[in-house]
Amino acid sequence: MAKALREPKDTSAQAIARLREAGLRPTRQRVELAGVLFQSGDRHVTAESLHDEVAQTGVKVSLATVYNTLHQFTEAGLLRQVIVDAARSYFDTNTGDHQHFFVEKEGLLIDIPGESIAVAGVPAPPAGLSVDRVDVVVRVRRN
Amino acid sequence: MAKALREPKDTSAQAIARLREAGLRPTRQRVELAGVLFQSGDRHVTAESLHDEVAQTGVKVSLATVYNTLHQFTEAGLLRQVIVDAARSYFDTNTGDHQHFFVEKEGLLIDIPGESIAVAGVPAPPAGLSVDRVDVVVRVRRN
DNA sequence: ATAGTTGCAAAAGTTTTGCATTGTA
DNA sequence: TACAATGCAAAACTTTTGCAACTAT
Repeated sequence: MAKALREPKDTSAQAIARLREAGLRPTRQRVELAGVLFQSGDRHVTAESLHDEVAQTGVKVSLATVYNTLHQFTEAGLLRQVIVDAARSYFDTNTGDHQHFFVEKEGLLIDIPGESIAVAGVPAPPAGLSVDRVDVVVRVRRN
Repeated sequence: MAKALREPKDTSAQAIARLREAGLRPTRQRVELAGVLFQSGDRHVTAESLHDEVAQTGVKVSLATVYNTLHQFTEAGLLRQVIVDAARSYFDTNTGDHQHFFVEKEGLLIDIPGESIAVAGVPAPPAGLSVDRVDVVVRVRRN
């Protein structure tokens, strides 16, 4: 009775479908990581937090694989990488148009719905460059 | 004749004044770093690029001291830290209200004047938090 | 069978730290 | 002289890499 006898089939099935759509082989590790990442609502993880979280479910995935997978998911459009801290990257399961509050001291990232924020007046980039995306980070702190 | 016999006095004097105003002791290393940082127009450096640059002037400053100094300058309001790359921090000599283009592949940061960009609709932060500053990064790439 | 994945450990790179030494005021 | 600042080397971390072993198709 050490392991969960019945993992919710739906979750795995959804994860597998999601991976297939993204053109990624549904390996055990990817299915597990996708399950953890996408079964609950929008969330932000770091490589290490995700690694720890998966470890607690009893599944073993190496940290290197977590990094690889996070980058693969990002390239496939399943995740969005958010860089707000000099020391580590965050990966956001919400790939839609939105921005973030960042509580520096706590390393905490909070979503700001995309509709609420508007950035106006972005000048044309220098010749030869085109805009990829616009990131807004509202740095906040505890009162 | 290995060393410059007459460093521009003005630069040092200005740097010393700037440091005194910021409440920082004008040590040889700080004066040198401030001289390099502030004598030309606005610029962006990383700890390593600044360390290399200073080394080329013949002055020896340890990398650890460069890191310390960059953070001291930032706390004193002389620099602004810009985090756009997962691997390294940039320090901007322009502390005024402005934003950046970032060419990811080249690690290149380009200023966007503050007046041109406007961010509207930033919601009130969650209870207990107050806005420190708003960073906008326009990620661009070569065509 | 084969091409894609994973794990492990080691490497690489940036940033921080501890402590003896030095320098500023 | 006292206290702040520096240098050095080592430590701490995150992230990447190389290669043998494994696995999905």
